[in-house]
Amino acid sequence: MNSNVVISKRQLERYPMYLKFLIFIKKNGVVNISSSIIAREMKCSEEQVRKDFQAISKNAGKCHLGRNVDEMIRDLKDFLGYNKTAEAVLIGVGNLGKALLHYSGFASYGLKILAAFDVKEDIVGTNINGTPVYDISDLKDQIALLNVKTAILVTPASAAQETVDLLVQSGITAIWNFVSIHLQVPDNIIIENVDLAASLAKLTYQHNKIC
Amino acid sequence: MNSNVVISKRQLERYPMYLKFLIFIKKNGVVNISSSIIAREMKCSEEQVRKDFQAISKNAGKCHLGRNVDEMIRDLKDFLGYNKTAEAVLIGVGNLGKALLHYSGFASYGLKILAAFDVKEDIVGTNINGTPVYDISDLKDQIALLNVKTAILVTPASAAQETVDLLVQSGITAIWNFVSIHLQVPDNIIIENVDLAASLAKLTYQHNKIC
DNA sequence: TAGATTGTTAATCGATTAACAATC
DNA sequence: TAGATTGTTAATCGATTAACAATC
Repeated sequence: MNSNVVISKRQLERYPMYLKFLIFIKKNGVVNISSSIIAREMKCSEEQVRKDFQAISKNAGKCHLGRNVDEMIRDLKDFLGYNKTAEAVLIGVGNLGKALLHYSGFASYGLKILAAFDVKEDIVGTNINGTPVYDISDLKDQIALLNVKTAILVTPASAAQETVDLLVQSGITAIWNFVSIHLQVPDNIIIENVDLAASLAKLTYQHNKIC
Repeated sequence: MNSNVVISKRQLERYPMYLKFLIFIKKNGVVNISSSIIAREMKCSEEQVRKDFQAISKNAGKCHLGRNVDEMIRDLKDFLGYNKTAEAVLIGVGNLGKALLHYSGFASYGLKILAAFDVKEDIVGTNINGTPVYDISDLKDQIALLNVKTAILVTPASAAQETVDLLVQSGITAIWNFVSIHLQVPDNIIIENVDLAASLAKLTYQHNKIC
């Protein structure tokens, strides 16, 4: 892995796609694979595939052979941090919050949700899929206690901004935001928005072009 | 709106962000706004803001004034199709599927889920937030009956590929995919992946850079 | 060997930003 | 008017693709 190479956001979006494809192809018994085949299957250029893997791979590809699928999977998982645990808290145990707490994929991404928070009395004190649910008033103390820096924001829109403010005060530095409103966040806080509206817009726009 | 302008995917991703920001700023009583202020708040360039709105706006901006917030919101909603209903079916009424059926945001995006499908006997025949749940064996007939072209895929990973095949056979031409595996789809089918792994990778990569 | 495949360097393409005239 | 803001045209930047030598 060449750690002084800069990885662009577009590249970052591609790595999980490569990983999915390689897991798929490995199931089919493929041991080595060339960039040209990956490119054809994933509808991109082979030069891009080669450059993307050069940036994160421990070994060079082999002429005539391509790369080893297992090594590629290992390098992708290492780069994406799936082999070390990232800890987070989750705020807002509504329908989506519950679904995320039950989502088994996070474990394979190395993401562990240590605690969840809500205001609803009937849910505080329960345990969802191994994660305890605390009252929002315990947020600051728990974040300090758990020494966690990442929060998953899944509150109702009406509570999102005040929750962000509270998270920032509590020492959270990275927010994975599932709430679909404009949020004001200090410059030193990383926020990544899961924007379903944007995803749907891309689907609809392309669909309307062909219909 | 200049309909022969090509809108790039990156632009499409920005429009919902503008909309959220404008809804936020409208709540604060702002009537007109300049591209420079939008750019500062949204951390992009003012030229980009102007070009993005030129591409979708019915009226030109006004010197000295900027643009009218209400008009921008209207034009964004028109462009994004929020004022006309897009119909879809949803496949897989697990935790995430249920959360999506309860998600109130879709209504504001003009998305209406007409029917849901699953294999689990205890859930087939029920009604979730107004949407009836049918057995997967009724999928083809219902899609024909409802004349729907878009499907939301939220099945377990193990059932995703066979479900895609079934959807394609049933005449679905657009798939909004929430399942995190590599799927094989004919070239004439539009598929848009909601890739939580990619989103999380972006958050983590940026966070690790500053920590 | 021949040919498939790599990695690197150069060229191209597309998107973003800069510059600036037009305008109210 | 002066100055703020627009829209357009040109320049820049970054990412992607093409070309090609190296290699097993």
